[in-house]
Amino acid sequence: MFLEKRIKELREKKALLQRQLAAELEIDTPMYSKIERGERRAKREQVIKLAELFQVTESELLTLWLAGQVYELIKNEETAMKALQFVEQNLSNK
Amino acid sequence: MFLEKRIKELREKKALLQRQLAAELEIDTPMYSKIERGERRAKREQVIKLAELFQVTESELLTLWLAGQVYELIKNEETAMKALQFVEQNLSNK
DNA sequence: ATGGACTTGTCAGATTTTGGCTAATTTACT
DNA sequence: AGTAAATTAGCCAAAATCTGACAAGTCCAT
Repeated sequence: MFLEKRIKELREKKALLQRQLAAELEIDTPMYSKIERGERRAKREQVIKLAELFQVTESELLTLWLAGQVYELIKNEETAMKALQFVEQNLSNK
Repeated sequence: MFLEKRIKELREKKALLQRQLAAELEIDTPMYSKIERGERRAKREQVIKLAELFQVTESELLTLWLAGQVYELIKNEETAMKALQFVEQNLSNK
């Protein structure tokens, strides 16, 4: 979704193979492929490792990773926007 | 969290017992108690039923219900706020 | 048609969620 | 204080979901 798009972009820009990244993450290539296509969710640890490998900030990738999960959760809900705003509101007063 | 607080408030305002609401939702009382304390998550269907029983809008309770889930997901993340804003952004252009 | 990169499908084991029961605790009343 | 109702705590097993891994598939370039 969000992370997927970004890591594919980064991988291509750096001309790396899925096989290579898979090795770094200590998973097999099919698994990496699935992560890149959003068929499987990356683990937090893996996202951090990817940020390191791609030399971008953890924050950037973790944001996209989290955003994807949030999106997944709310995407079919009428009240999605309201709920987001509610949480945001609630988060700032904390 | 959010829903829990609201349904407890509503239940007390209407002077209903957990036992009675549990019966309406066709679950046992301990289960209702857990939902009210956020120890168990209500199902979407149950939230809708509760809105009906309390005579408030579905939208209100579903928003709180969803917000609770989102909050649960992001609460320990540094990038929580950024992720929320990202999703929100992304949702409005859709 | 061969080889490398990537994708698809499947599967069992592990983990999490769920529903419901019993028992403990708290509350309200007399 | 006694007790009955209301609420909560703790367990457990069945169901559902997630995970990692493998085998086989497609696609493309040589």
